[in-house]
Amino acid sequence: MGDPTPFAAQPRPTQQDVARRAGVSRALVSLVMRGGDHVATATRDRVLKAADELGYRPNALARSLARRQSRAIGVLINDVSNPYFGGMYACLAREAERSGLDLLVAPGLRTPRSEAGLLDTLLEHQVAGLLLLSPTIRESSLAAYCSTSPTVVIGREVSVSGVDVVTIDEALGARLVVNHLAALGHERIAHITGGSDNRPALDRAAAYRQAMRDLGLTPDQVPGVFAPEGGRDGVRTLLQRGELPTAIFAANDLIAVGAIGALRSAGLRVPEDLSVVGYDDSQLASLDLVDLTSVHQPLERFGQLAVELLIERMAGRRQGSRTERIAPTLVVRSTSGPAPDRS
Amino acid sequence: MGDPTPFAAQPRPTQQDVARRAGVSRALVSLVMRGGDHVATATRDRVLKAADELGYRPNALARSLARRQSRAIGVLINDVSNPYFGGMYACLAREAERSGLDLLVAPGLRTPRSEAGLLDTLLEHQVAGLLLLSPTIRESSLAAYCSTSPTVVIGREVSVSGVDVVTIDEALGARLVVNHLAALGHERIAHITGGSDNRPALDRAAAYRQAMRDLGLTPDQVPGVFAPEGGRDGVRTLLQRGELPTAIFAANDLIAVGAIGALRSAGLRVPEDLSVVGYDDSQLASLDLVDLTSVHQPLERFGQLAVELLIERMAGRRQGSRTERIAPTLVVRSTSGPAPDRS
DNA sequence: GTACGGCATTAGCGCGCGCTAATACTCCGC
DNA sequence: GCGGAGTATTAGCGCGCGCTAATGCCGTAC
Repeated sequence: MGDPTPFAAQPRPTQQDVARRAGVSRALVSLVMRGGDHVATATRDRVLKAADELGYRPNALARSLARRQSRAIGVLINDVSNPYFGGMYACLAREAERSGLDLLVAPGLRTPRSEAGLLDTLLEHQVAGLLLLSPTIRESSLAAYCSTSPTVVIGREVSVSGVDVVTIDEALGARLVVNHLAALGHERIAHITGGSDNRPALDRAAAYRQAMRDLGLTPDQVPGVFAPEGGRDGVRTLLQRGELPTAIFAANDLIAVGAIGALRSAGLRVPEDLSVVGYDDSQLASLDLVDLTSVHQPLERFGQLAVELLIERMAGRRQGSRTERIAPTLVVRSTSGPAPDRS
Repeated sequence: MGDPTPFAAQPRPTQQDVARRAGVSRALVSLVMRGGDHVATATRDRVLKAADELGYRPNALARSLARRQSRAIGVLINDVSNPYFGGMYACLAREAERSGLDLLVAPGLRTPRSEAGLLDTLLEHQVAGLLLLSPTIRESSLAAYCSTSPTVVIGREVSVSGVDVVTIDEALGARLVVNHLAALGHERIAHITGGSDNRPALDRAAAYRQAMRDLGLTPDQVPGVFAPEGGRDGVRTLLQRGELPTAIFAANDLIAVGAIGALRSAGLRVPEDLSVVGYDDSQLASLDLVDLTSVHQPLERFGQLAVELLIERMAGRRQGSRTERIAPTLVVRSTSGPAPDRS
């Protein structure tokens, strides 16, 4: 953790250098760079030419310092190695680019400890706002950080004043799945969860239980984690229990795929013997080889809304908190079918 | 593209504020923050306490400006939505964290146009170094950027003086695949490429052809793209051609999975009728459901080496260029088997 | 009592840039 | 030839911080 090698700085040309070369004052160069008017065209061209010849590049640090504002927004990604966040991030990036914002990413590595440290880093870089993807940090700590900077939380329900939330409508998602399966005649629908240590998984499980009860069905929950192993182990648990459900609702696609693999190994056919439904509608689900029925989350919409809300808040156009729940849709593919007739 | 709303800056406490509260001069606060010695313990504690009470957070911008160096390094990701880069990035992040470096990510969106713009952004943020993941930018432009800043290119062979390269040993990778298949009795081994517009795909294809020729086999190349559709279309092409190969070497896992899907749809069994081998050994390949034979790239090693080289160069400890080719390994799973006997 | 050495603290410049208030330089009309 | 309106340009402060040279303070030795 000690100080790393003091890296020699490359001397880059400054406005002063450009000014000297163009034979004008530095402030004029600044004016030209900012695109200010009231500058003679000839002079402007001379300045731009000099800048180009010198390979001048404005110093974003100094600019932010002087303007006391930055066009960079910090993005905290809970788990970079999770493809889901990759897709999410891509959408954010697209939106940010359109709004002329720079993104500064703090790469989470599933170590909750470091999340606070990463936020510190981002804030030290004077980001104008924060975008948190499924943060696992405690609400109380969150509140402390968010008082400093406009914040939008994505994928997790929090109720911290001054923080906006964009998330999926979990209740609807679960209902879509359960109703779809029920309509196919399924009554014993098990849910393999994404763990008990993160909100999204807990929310999803709660939504599942509610949806089941609404249909007069008995919830049947098996603990898991957001990974193929979770699905595999979940199925093993179910198999050991003896009495199998006729359908499995997995907390995400990875779990679903893991579950299908385990079912096939056990000699069970999907969907003839058992239906499986995933969640996220990731790239994985749409592969011909997998062709998984899944809940689709409109990520583009996520990105749009999140950036929009953040900009609004950064502009100080709003005070309270807003929570946007985006409606997911169900994509029916080949892993869900009629309930087998084993009554 | 116009100027976005001028975001009101949050007034954050400065060293000056801390100094006032602690009843000392600002410079002393600076000294304490830097961890300098020759400060009375009592005074130091008073300063730290004041900083804590005020919620003071050092301004990384001002620090970088004053020290004329930054501990941030810029990472250019060619295509954020590609899971491969997500994994790669995770490894880089881990390494960077250990070295006390901040990562600033420019999210590429497959639009080659923007790559230069992204590099500009990074450089304007005064990054101390650049890490480029499979950049598609021209070598000449690359040279211009890299003269400004220490640079390490990952996943693409470039010969620009002053730029280090960390990449996979494509020749070895292709040989592993071809030899493996040949040892299983395959002679007609087709290669579905990753396109003709990017180096890695071209390199991989060239390595394939060489490996085939070395064994006295005839290369058989089908154009594709780095996506499941590439595999699907590649297989269709092969099917239309009439004479099928007995094995397919896909340029990456996504292609392989797409190919397998298409083969199954055509009523062909893998690996009984046709073997399929992928490349990358992504999470996808190791799924029970897929269980794809693939070429494993030790990403951790990539990350380590890249960061290591970059640090060396940033410290000015080296001048020339170095190219490190990392040896991949073959992970044999269930999609490759003995060649069918249809002579 | 004076000189001296070491420790603790401070004054102040500079990093690259934004921006305001002030100045110099036109071009008119009378 | 002179005032004035407008345009083009400049001097200079401040952003938050790192860092060096300078200063103040204290105890000790002679």
